[in-house]
Amino acid sequence: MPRAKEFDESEVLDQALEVFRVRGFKHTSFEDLTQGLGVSRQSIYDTYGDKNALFHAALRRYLERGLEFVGRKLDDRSPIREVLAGLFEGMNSNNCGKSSPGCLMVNSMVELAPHDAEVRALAQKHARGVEGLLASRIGIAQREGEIDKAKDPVALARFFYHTMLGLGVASRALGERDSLRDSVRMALQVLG
Amino acid sequence: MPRAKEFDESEVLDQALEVFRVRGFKHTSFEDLTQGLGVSRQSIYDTYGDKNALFHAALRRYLERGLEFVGRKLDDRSPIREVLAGLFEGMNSNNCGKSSPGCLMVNSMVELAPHDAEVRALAQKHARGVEGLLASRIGIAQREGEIDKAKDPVALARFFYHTMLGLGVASRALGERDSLRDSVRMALQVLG
DNA sequence: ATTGATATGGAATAAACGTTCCAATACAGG
DNA sequence: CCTGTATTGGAACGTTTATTCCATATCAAT
Repeated sequence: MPRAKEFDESEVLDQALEVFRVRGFKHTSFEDLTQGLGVSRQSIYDTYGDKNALFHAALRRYLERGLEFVGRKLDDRSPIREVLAGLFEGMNSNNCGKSSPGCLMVNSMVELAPHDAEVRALAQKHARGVEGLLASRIGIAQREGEIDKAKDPVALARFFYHTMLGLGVASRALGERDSLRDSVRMALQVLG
Repeated sequence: MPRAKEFDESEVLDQALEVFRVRGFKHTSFEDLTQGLGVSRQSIYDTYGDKNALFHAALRRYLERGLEFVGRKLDDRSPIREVLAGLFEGMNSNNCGKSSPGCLMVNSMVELAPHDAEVRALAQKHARGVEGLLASRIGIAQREGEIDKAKDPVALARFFYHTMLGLGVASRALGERDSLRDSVRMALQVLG
């Protein structure tokens, strides 16, 4: 029988995700990884493949987690404005941690999408996924009379998604928590 | 007397700006520059300094141009909704050129702001500048009765700025012109 | 204890990178 | 024609990078 793995493969992937989120892909060297993960070079190669594969795995995980998070938040049947405010607030909290790393998906869309087809595909998936969840939750709110039925739920969802992208950029580069909150309040006014 | 410069220093800086916008800073090699600018390595060093200096010069220029562009668009005293729609439309056109490079400021905010103090400073300047122009134009529209005076022009301006950031990301990674237009239409509804 | 997988650290490799140095050429004025 | 600057191409340098190779040590089960 083989020796048991000494590090938690999933846990270390999370750490890698965090390193990439803070430093970006190109700006992260393998030494940054070995140091940040507390795992040797060779073990990283054996377990995840090369730097690209590790990054893609991290981004895929981030994507899944993100969609779960959005889905969970939107399952709440409180008033739609409160639900969306909670969703945005949760995202801002996540993006504005110590060193405000922003959103890995947003960062990757900007840094890598033009050069990396897989990242581009994941970005599409992210956009379609989040927009879809938002649109269907908005549809529910419309049926329950919370939002004017004349509004286009798909267009609303896209607008909110684009707003999220902007908040991701702002949290990484400007990092003013309060103004993000203000913007969320404003964005929610499009619900009428 | 010296030999006259054979390339237009300002024109070449614009070309460098474009290369950086499409490829990003780290992803742009010096060979990319010499090829993209049609100027030799040595001439680039003699004229602009090293890669960092060239990039910073390009970003500063982009910042100035951007503020001029916004100022010019906002000088128009047509109805505020038309003016803002025109501003956003102009930005989207610029961001969605062939190969949809997005916005150099947004790209730099994401890629470099955490690691480069000068980029961070320019980002702050950009945010303050655009937000300021928007807020003052919104104030005018309020005084002319186009917008409810109870609304906070500064918060509105920040919201529109954050929306612009989001459109920059979307244009670079998703590049669907139509949905960007939809989002702009939605965003303008916060004016009431 | 042997086996077989796990993990590590260090050396080695090969490529890419930013940068500098150098020799050669082009050219506008005195 | 000179002189001084502009410009170029290529070589060279030193660094960093991702990746692979290897020898070694660890450990769980048979």
